[in-house]
Amino acid sequence: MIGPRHPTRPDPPRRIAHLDMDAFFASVELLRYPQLRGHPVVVGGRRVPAPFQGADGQWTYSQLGDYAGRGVVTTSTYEARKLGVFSGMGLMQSARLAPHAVVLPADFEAYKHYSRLFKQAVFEVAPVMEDRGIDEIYVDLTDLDPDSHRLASGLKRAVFEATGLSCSIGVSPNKLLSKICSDLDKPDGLTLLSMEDVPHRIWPLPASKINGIGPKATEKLKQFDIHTIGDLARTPLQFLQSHFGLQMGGWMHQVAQGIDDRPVVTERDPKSLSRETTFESNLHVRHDRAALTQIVDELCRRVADDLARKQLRAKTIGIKVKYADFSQVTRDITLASSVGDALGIRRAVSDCLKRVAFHDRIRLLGVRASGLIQAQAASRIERQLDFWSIDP
DNA sequence: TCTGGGGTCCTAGGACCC
DNA sequence: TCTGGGGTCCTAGGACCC
Repeated sequence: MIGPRHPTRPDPPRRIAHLDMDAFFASVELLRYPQLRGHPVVVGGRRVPAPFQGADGQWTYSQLGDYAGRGVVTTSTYEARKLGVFSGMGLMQSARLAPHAVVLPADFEAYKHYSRLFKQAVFEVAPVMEDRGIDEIYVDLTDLDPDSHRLASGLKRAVFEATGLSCSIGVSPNKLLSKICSDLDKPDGLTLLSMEDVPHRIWPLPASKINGIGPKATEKLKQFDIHTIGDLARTPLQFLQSHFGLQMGGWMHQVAQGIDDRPVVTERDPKSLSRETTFESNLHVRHDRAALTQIVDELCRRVADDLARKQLRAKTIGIKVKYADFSQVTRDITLASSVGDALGIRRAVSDCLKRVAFHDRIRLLGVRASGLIQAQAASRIERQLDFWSIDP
């Protein structure tokens, strides 16, 4: 929406919803294994065996306490969270906290399926929708039913009917506040918030609740005795800008007042696409040469497949290397003409690899494609260059 | 045997062109 | 010959998010 809709009257406040699926991956698994409802369950780990049903009809599940290997918790049920197990936590660490929790392998195809279902259900009611990943969206409700509570309840019902899953919704005048308030009443929450509510409902919350203030910024703010969003709101702009930079400081000052003008973006071109893998155990560049070569080839193939599926080509190819000590480097190269096939990607990757110093064992390798263009546009450009005999 | 995999955006320096 | 500035592209790293 550009400009006021009426030449003499200002726009009414927007009504933006943030919808977040509750413990999404774990909840999808519970649809499949309803007998696990009420038990602590975590999803994650690459080599977790799937549950199996014996001849007597009894199910056997992997227990977290039996897990050995690398990997993190992708999602945990609310029962597992009560035991201190949260997403991002190492599986070995969570096994100590909740040895009897059930651990299930992640099944991304199933999650993508349910993701499509819930987005479709919302889209049919509220089509101005922004994708924010597999389990959350923003929706602009401004032009719909003026009763926000009725509208949001309807969205929750539509999502449940389409998927059997619950979600939490926050509705406010902007994305920033809606994101914060969808989290205030989880799970199965519905929270409405106006600008007048900001001082008593938002300011008492920790600054880290703001989307964009992560661990580093939170730590730095604490050093200045800034803990809550209210503390941030009371901090002078100049102070924030002198310590966090013009851009970041200015942004912090704005969002602490609950101000956010970002529109709901319904379409976006992908910027990059990548595949990476963490090895079961760290590999040595010389001793494990054969294995590494195979892994690099495979990553290039997967990136090429992804590009082909999306009908894209890439001008820039890059690699990521993570060492045993978790430090990492990236190298990339921009090519004279775009690539899409595994061999072309592989050649660029070799160029990049030559520029990396392998002083330590490595734990991860990644291949990335960026500078993405439509495959059709790419071939058109290359035909033109060819016509003018320009060497790309 | 802590610490996955897929992304976006920002910053900063250097090359290069006008 | 010296002194500039601005703009864009490329590369590397880092913070952050889901």
